[in-house]
Amino acid sequence: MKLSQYFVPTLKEEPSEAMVPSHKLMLRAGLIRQVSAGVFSWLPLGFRVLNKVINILREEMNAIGGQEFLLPALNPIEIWEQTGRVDAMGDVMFHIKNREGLVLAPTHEEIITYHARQHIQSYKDLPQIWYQIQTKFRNEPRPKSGVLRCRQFIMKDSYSLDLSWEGLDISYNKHLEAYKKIFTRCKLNFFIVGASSGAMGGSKSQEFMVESNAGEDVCAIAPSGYAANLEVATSSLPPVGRKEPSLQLEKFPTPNAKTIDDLINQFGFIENELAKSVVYIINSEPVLILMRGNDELNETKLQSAFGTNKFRPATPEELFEITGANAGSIGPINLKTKIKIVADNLLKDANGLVSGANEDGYHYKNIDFLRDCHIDAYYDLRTVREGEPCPINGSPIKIVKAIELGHIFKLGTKYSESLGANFLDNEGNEHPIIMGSYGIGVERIIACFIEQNHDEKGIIWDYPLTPFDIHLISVNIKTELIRNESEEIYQILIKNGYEVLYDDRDETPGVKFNDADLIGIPIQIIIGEKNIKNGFVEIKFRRTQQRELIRKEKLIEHLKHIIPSQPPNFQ
RNA sequence: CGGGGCGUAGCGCAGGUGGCUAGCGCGUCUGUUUUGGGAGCAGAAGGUCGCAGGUUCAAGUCCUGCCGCCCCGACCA
Repeated sequence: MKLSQYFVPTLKEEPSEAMVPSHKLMLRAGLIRQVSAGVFSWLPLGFRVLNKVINILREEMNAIGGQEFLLPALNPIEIWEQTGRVDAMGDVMFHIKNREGLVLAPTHEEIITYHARQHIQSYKDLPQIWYQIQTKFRNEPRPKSGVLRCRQFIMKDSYSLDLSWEGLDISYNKHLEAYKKIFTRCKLNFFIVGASSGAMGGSKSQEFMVESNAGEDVCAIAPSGYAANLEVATSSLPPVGRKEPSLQLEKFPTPNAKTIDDLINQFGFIENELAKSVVYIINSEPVLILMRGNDELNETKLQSAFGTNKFRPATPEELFEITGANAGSIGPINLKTKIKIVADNLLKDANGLVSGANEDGYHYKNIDFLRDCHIDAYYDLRTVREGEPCPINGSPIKIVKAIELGHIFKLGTKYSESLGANFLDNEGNEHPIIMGSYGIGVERIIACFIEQNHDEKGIIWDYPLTPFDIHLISVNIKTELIRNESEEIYQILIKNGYEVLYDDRDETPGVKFNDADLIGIPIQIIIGEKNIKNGFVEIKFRRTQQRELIRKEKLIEHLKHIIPSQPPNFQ
């Protein structure tokens, strides 16, 4: 491809709206342009990269027996009502305004299950792995960070249909391995974490993560190999436990203590002796939740403990009405109204605790959960913190920000049951199909790669994602010798099967070198007058900025050693 | 949805206490000289100042409403 005729609008200056490196560079290198918040066009150079990623996805999905579909983005709303996901998705789903009964699909479990219901009737039809690479629509409240969070984006989504839970395990593991191969082939540094299934339903789920400050997810990782999304992460911190003897319950004035830190500073308590109380309205019922000291309540854990996402913190007015005190003086004893009380596992059967007296300006000390109040249930509700011992071998946990690249779920029968997708077993009994669902954010692969591979000059591509194999640069196209030699080398490279971006523009060397470094193709071949007169061309490696001179006639042979050949396509 | 910032040429920005013909840098076009790290000179084109309404002799500038974009938070398979 000759750059003089190729639409690659590079930017010398940083676009003001972009904050994260990948977003800035994708705009500057002419890969994408924004059309609206969370909506992007892919320009020719970027689309080449996108297609390289898509090829890898296709090859690896085909390799595990996946069959490629293309499902519609426009969906009848009825099918979403049948699975109860119109409510579950809420505002995230786009609804068509001028045609009744249509929505834009944010994911495709419903459509897949619809087709399975139509045509999967016997155990002989199973298992199946169905996938597609297609555009999803989600009405994100706040798109951000370029293509990392968009209202319209491309997803590789696949769905497994099995006749048994063992079959689901096999399909799930096939995807696990395929995803590892995909991200490894894309040369990403990634890790896998245990994750929450959230509104998807289902049992097990894992996420593929790339550590990045641009990420919106937070993960706990440890040297032992422990890795979990903070939403579900646990540690092996010892519980508070009991002290003997259990001292007498005592109310004491705390007029200037509103927070846990106030109590520590003014009265010399240690953090672990304190029991913090928060009140949530869960399924319209108030619940008092006790946490150790300054531990943070994890709402995802709360969701799984209570099996609902219909909860919210109580308002200050509700708080006073329910407990008889304002925030800062609330506790499990002497509550004005009788409500359910739950506590974090670390406080199980503990004593010697300090908590609010449900009377402004007073606390109790020496609280014994077995003696002084009734705890209805204990759950793991706390958010793990940096440095805590990991559950595998106690090695210290590190908290990192990460970008979610992919997510794999064991769905089970939620969708097959609600849509009636059943099959007959070999004894003629009907069962719901057992499903899994597996997604990869296609654009995120590209953004993550750039997050991990750039410097102050621009992107540093690597094979196989690079938009071209070689960036050929003629230093002065107006010189006849250079023009002729460059054209000849361009043709030779193409004949040898290389994808070449040839900068044949009449620009100064500085412009060409800077654009080449910004675009970031791994190998630049530079044709300059002095070198070519002596029969040499110059090879420059983008990543290291190393240069070497090669005799022109040995160029192709040399390139065979430094450019990896592409693996044969799977069929 | 709450808080903050911004909207002026293709891009990055100034002007903002109302007052000459709305500017600067980059880019673009023409000519010319240049050619190994974002060239020099000379000339030129390019604007409903986000939209609508209002105040005024006069609005890019003041007022009201709306729209859009970015950031923080909330939210989020």
